[in-house]
Formats: sequence, C-alpha cells, structure tokens
Amino acid sequence: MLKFDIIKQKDLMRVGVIHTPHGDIQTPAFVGAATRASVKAITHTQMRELGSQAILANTYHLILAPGPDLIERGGGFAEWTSWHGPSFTDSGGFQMLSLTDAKIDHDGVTFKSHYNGDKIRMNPEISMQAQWKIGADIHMAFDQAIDSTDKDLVAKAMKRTHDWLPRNIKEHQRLAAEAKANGKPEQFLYAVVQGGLFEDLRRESAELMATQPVDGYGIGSLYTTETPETANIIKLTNEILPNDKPRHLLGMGSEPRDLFIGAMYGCDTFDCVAPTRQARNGALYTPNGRINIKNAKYREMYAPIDPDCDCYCCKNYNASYLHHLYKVDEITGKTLASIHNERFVVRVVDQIRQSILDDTFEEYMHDFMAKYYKA
RNA sequence: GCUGGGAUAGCGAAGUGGUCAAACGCAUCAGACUGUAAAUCUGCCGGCUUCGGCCUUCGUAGGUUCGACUCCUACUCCCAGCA
Repeated sequence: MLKFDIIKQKDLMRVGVIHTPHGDIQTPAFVGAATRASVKAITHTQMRELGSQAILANTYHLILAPGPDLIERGGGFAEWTSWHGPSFTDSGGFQMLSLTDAKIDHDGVTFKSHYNGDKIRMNPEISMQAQWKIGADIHMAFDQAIDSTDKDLVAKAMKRTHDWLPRNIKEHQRLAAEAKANGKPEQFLYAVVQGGLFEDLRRESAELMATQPVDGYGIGSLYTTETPETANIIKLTNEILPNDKPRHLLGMGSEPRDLFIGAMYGCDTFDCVAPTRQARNGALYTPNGRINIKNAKYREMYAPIDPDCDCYCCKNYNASYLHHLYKVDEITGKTLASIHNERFVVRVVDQIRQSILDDTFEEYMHDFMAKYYKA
C-alpha cells in the first residue's frame, strides 16, 4: 500500500505526505505535466530548482514513442529520464477525449497514431502493463474521460470506467506480485472517479471507488471551476472517498482558483498542462492576474514580469527582454516563461499547504483571489 | 541612350473593364489555451461608424468609358539586357 500520512486536517482540506519509492511528496502539491516524459521547455534540473516535487507522464504518448519496452530496458522512468523524484503516469484514458481518432468499445480503445497512422490498441490490461514497464511510482487506472453535459453519455462513460476498474486492479495486482518476486520497486494504482457534473453519478462512482483495493484516487473529467457545479462535485466526491488515501485532481489548474478550490475540498495533488502551454503562448501568471508578454506595452518595461517573484526568470530577466524573445521567437523565451508559470503554480500550492498549517488558508485564498481576479 | 519588364494596403504578392477596401502569406494589434497531436488556434488588420453601412485608395497627371487597379497618353522611379 502507498503510504500517505495526514499531518493536519480541517474539514476536507488537509496537509499530508505521500511516500513514494522515489521520495516524498508534501501535499497539497502541484505535479508538472510531462506528457512525453518532459515538462515542455524545462529541464529536470530547472524543475527541481523551481520546487516541483513530482511529474506526470502519459502512457499513450509513451506507447507511441519510444515504447514502454525501451523505457524498461533503459532502467525505467526515473533512470531513463533522470527524473529521480516521484512520478505519475496517466493511463491514456484522457486521449479518448482529446484525440478525435479514438474508437471506443466495451473492451477498450483503438487509437490511430498521429505519427504514422498505426492502430494503437489500449485497454485496462495494456495500460497497466505499459505503466508498469514505464515504471512511474503512481499509475492511473484506465478510464474513459468525457466532457459532456449529456447525462446518458456521461453515465455510459462512467459505466465503462466502472466495468474496466476490476480489470485494471487485477492486472495491476498480477504485475505487482511479479515485480515483488523479481525484487523490483513497488508501483501504485489510483482508481479514477467519473460521473461528469451530475451529483448522483459522481456519488455512485465515488461510492464504488471507495470500496476498491487501490492506493488512491484520481478525480477525472472535471475541467474548470468556471463551471459553478465543479466545486460542489469535488466536495461531494471527496466526502465519499476514504479520507486516508491521497486524491489527485486530474488536469485541473488552468486557473489558480481551481487549485484553491481543489485543496479546500480535499484534493492532495494536481496536474495541468496550462502553466507550460500558456507560457509557450505568451500568457504569464502574476499575482495581479494573467498577462500577455507579447503585448506592445511590455516592449520597454525594464522591470521583471513580477518583481516579487522568486523564479529564475524574474530574478534575472526583465519584461522587455522576454517580450523581445517572444517577438523574434527565440526558444529561450519559452523556457523562461515556462519556468515562471510552473514556479507560480507550484508556489501557490506550496503556500496553500503552508496556510493550512498556519490556519490562514481562508485569508490567503481571499487575498490571492482579490488581487488575481480583481477585474 | 535604346529595348524589354515593372510600380497594388507596413512588407511580399494576386487581381487585367463592373461581383475590389482589394485574394493569399508575413508583420502589426489583441484574444484564447483542461489528465498536451498545442513553440498552437482565433479575431483584427485604409479612414469613419449608431457595425447597417458611409468615405478615400491600387506610382503621378490627364484621357477613353455608363463604369478603370484593369484600356490610352505623358511624366517619375525601379529592374534586366544592349550600347
């Protein structure tokens, strides 16, 4: 079993430590999205320096290239990538939603590779086997992600996820026993709750998940707290899930508000591609809201983007220079901005953690929100 | 000097008598961004606008025509070849 200590708790909100074979994760924590085993534009060293505790890679993408067998032969995820800290893999379930070429059936999914058109078959067993070969510490069960307000469709995706869960668990347990026999490090499994934005479906899903022999939970198919029901769905889900296991809010964090709400309602880890993607596209987070570094007003701003930011970018470079790097499309600009955004969200979540310990969460959230969302 | 080619919005470049404020690309200006097919996508991009339109443009000056960026004349400038 994955060891998870809760250090302090208030209602659903808690501070804890997830103990993985590759180190501890102090929670709540923001996990960097490293889909193809790289946090885009940022080196592992830079990730460590900006305070990232863990990264999350994607099974589907690593099946496409370079293949789980190669990574296994290369010594597994930590050894092969040189990211020696805690790691997660997502199952590939999200790609059923994000890729239009996915054909879903009762057993699994057939994807068409965007590299060469090859058919890529995935199902719970294949995902589990691939994740064990890749060798991240924490795996996600193969589920069906969906983004719909059509209750029938959402219920169908949930049902499918539920049907697949025992297969995920069985295969995971088989591989775990095999690994143990071979003296290999432990790897852990999170089940993923579905049910969209429907209270009854979420409840049904969470109640089922709660009884399963898994190490923790992913909460899937939620996207933004701009949808008002989302906060309530997170809350009611975590009220049902067992308190003593960690919960990962899958893919949410394109707005800092998402992180506050997630933590407030009992989520322990987060991942989102937004900080790095938005950075590459010129949108940078500051305490006073998001800015676009490409805007003409930064042409001659000789101060850092955020003078109070402790990131490598803000400590060393001014906005005018960064603006220039974007206007001429120099890749270093994207690296600097990605470091800044990633540091921003990592720090926000770290401060959420500290504020929970200090009993100042509400004030911190209030102050942050007032500044960030003042407009 | 001669011969030929050419001058279109910030740049490049379509358009060869009406459907042209003028394709397309770039640049500009702005917006978006979910468990990443995203260093991507969208909008704007002559002036004014109550967003329905109105006005001024296609080197310059004339002309032909109901009508010209498109045809004619002259001029200016550019390019290539020849002297």
